[in-house]
Amino acid sequence: MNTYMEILRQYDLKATPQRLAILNIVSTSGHVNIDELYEEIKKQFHSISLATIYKNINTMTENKLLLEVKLPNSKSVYEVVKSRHAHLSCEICGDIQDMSIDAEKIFKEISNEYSFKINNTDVIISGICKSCSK
Amino acid sequence: MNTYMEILRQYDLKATPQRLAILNIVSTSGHVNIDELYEEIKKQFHSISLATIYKNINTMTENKLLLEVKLPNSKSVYEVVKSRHAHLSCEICGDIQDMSIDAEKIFKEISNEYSFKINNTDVIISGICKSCSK
DNA sequence: CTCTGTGCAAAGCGTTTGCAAACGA
DNA sequence: TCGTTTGCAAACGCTTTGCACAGAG
Repeated sequence: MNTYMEILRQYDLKATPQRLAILNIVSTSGHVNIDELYEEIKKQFHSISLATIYKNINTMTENKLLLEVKLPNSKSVYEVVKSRHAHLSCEICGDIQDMSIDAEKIFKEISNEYSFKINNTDVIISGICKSCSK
Repeated sequence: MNTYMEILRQYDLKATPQRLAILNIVSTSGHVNIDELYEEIKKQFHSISLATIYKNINTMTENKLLLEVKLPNSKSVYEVVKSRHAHLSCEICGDIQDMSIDAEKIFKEISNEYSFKINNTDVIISGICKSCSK
């Protein structure tokens, strides 16, 4: 398990306190949008600029260290890149849950049937989560 | 098969020429983004305003007559609402292809395993399409 | 020491809003 | 005729850019 410091350096990105904080917040919260991230990081860096957030989110996304998840009917959220998975998005509480995806079989079929070489999948399942349906 | 004129009226929306043109363009092109739609519709309505496009796209989307598809790494496209399907998005030519989705079994499993009531699914599969891989 | 990153302010761009005139039903 | 829609211009909000200074390596 590498530290974010080491990971950043592997990507030739300087390990600034701001970047480390962003990575920590994103990874502990799981999924976070720009505003939430800004509010959270301001607790540590009182004078951080939104521009800094944007610049870093962009460079880290381009380097595939972070992933943008475009949600229907709400703002994009970001997560640290991990193995392929789908998202369960609750329309009531807004919570987003990762879901292991076991669709390799289906994707293989698609590759064959449509002669389509799959590089990536975005799967968002919207509905009502366990606690909200009580 | 209802005409768009009739469909609009069913939703209590006036069947203006602009709206009919939008529906025709969206349905014949399959998937279209705002700019493409604007360029296309200007051929018929030289003085149409972008604001009109936005207002109509929004009201028709809210009425579930149109659907917004948020694509990774590019602008949203719109389509006329039809039965559930997934999208194959080519990273080279940008073409978007509909794909019948046979994942009801999987979705049932999700409902059970995660106690999640599914209302909607967004599935975008990115990669390289048949003609671009030649 | 050098080059990258930060913070600020301004610019940019896509989208929305307000309003008067035009139009559909 | 009445309420909705259009087109225009202005406003808005989110994101990006330019630049001087600070900081990482």
